[in-house]
Amino acid sequence: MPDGLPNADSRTRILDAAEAIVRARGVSGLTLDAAARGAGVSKGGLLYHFASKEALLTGLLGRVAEWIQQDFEATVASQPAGPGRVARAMMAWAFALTPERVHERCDRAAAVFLAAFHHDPALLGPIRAVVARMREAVAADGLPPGHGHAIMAAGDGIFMARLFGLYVPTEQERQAMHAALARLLEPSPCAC
Amino acid sequence: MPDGLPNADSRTRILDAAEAIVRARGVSGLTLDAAARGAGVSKGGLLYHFASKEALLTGLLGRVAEWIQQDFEATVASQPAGPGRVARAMMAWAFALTPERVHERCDRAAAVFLAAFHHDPALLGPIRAVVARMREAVAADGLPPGHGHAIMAAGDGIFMARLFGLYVPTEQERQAMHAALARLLEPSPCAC
DNA sequence: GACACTATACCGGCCGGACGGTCTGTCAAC
DNA sequence: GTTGACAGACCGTCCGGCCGGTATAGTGTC
Repeated sequence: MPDGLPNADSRTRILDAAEAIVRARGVSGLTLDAAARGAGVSKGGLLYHFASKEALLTGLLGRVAEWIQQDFEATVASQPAGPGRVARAMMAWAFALTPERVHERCDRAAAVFLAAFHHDPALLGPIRAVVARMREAVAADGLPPGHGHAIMAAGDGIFMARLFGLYVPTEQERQAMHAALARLLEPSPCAC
Repeated sequence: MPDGLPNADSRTRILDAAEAIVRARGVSGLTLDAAARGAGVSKGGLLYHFASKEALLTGLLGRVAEWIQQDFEATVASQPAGPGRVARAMMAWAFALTPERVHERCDRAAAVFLAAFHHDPALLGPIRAVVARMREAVAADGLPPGHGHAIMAAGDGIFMARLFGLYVPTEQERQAMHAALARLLEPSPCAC
């Protein structure tokens, strides 16, 4: 998303610019002026498309929520059918082969997330809806109750660690975590 | 922590007031004036103790980090010794019997966390140090590699869900997640 | 014990800058 | 000539931080 092509429609360019700012300079760096400049538009122009900062953030978050939803559904579809499909998709999501892709997704969502939350926690509504759907999907997954949610929580934890830069697991650690969580996909241990 | 007794020392009272504000009105509600008023001190008085807003946030976060560290160590100490002790402590931390206690801890940490991060992500240093220590402890826990980290990540995920109000698991769901994660504490499934 | 001096802890007015949002103006296209 | 899509000057507010003051307690010292 190298700030939208000059001839892309302004609305998209503004959203792109705002997103880039939030990712680069953090929540507090997002001002209307900065977003307008980044989009090659005047402040008046920005306010023509987004009547307030809140509207801008709503737009930003809506886009991200939709994109997360689609990305998630695609990941689920890419998994072989059967019990644990959704849970496996979540693990694939969190432990995809290339960390870059994971990070790209993470960082994009994270920045917008924080910006919206800071302005007004209620703005996270669309995200909450997506999460609720994911939770429903993973609960009706054919796995013993709790297993899917535990896997999802672990994925969320990894996301949060990156969100706040708390730690960066090594590739070995990632694989080990992946293997550990994979145990939750297997049938219950037999009682030998 | 009902805003510090009037005769507590000012520094503590200011920190208490700031923390209360952040929890009640969110990150953006924390201004020097508000914190000063809440502590029954003038703005000048606040700035005497904390030379800048950043200093105030540093103080806030340092206190929380120390408290988390101690709380965590106490939880570990309360677990019977043996392999998986730290991991069990983390589960106890996330699934303690009374949700209220968990929430109290969560919310206090969360609010300060977000406030500091918003001002400057670098301020999370002390928290990162605590997390790093926790990760080391859980890695050297006698569990297969990855298992402890997976449990920790799940705990983090639950924390984040509450932090952003993404979802509130029912008590049943909590117990089911707990049971699922407990499987990671058992020895590997035998190959019958 | 009286006086000068200093340090500590705090007060509160003020300033400067930033930022969200308004408003009027412009200009091409239809 | 009317509308859509901007431009950009401008305003009011808010907030962080500075600064000049002040009351109290302590310290030396004659």
